[in-house]
Amino acid sequence: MNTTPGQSVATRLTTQRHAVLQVVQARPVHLTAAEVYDALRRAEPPIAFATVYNALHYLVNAGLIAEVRRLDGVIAYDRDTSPHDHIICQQCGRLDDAPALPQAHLARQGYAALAERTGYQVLGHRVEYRGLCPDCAEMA
Amino acid sequence: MNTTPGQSVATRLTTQRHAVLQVVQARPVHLTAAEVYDALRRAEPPIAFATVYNALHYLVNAGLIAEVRRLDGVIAYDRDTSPHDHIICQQCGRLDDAPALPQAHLARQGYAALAERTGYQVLGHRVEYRGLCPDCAEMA
DNA sequence: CTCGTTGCAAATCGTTTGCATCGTC
DNA sequence: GACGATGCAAACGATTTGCAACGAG
Repeated sequence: MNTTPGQSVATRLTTQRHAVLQVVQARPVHLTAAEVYDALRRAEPPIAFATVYNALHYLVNAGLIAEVRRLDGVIAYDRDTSPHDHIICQQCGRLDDAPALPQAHLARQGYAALAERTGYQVLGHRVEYRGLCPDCAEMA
Repeated sequence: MNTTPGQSVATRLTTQRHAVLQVVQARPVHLTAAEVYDALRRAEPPIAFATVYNALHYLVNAGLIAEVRRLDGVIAYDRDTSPHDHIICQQCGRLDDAPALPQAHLARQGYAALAERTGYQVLGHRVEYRGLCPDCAEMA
């Protein structure tokens, strides 16, 4: 993450941003900005709320983490930046990564047809599975 | 939408709810709660903000309209309640229905495998295409 | 010295909630 | 009369923004 010469804007992977990155990467779960802040407020030095948001935006932009929106609308952050699907519990909102299925890959074959019918330039797609997580399925 | 006998809670398709439903159904675009409110505030009688939310929740619950979350996190309402995909412009946030593609249907074939690997009870899935709408693609 | 980053607080905006009033059964 | 629906305003919560102080190149 060095400064790119000849580029007008220089952004850096600062101490705080690195700390945020580490928190997101350290856990298999998808953390929200508030959770990242909670994890770092007691750190030394403590991090500011706005800096967490700043850092998260920076990291997303740098391609080091990815955003996922939970069912309740809150943004969570994913350490896995490779294209993959998610599965969400309709009951409790739990969000997990979904292992890549060969079938989902086929949606890509429809890009051309979709572009022709909608006029959009199709660049990607996401698959989001809905269901009941193990805990909620057991209660039902 | 008659009152179901023997049911503890009775909910009704009132005048206001019907008005909200008509607004959502009248337009091909996906309206937000604020846009529905704007369309009905000048109506006779004018509708209250909270009533719009109340009505939208009721209609979603009744299966008469569907929710879609835009990229900016705002909830929009879709008159098409049949399972279908969406395509979103990464530039301007425009959200359109995506005509059903035969390929996307195949994701359903992965439910069993996904359930086995995640422990989830898989009930459904959504495909969301990303790209550039005609207007934004032209500018790029 | 320059410019991006940090930290703090206040503002923003979509959505939810409390409560009194109203209408329908 | 009971209970859900409405209307109004205040509350809420996640995210954004303004601005002064700071720090690296």
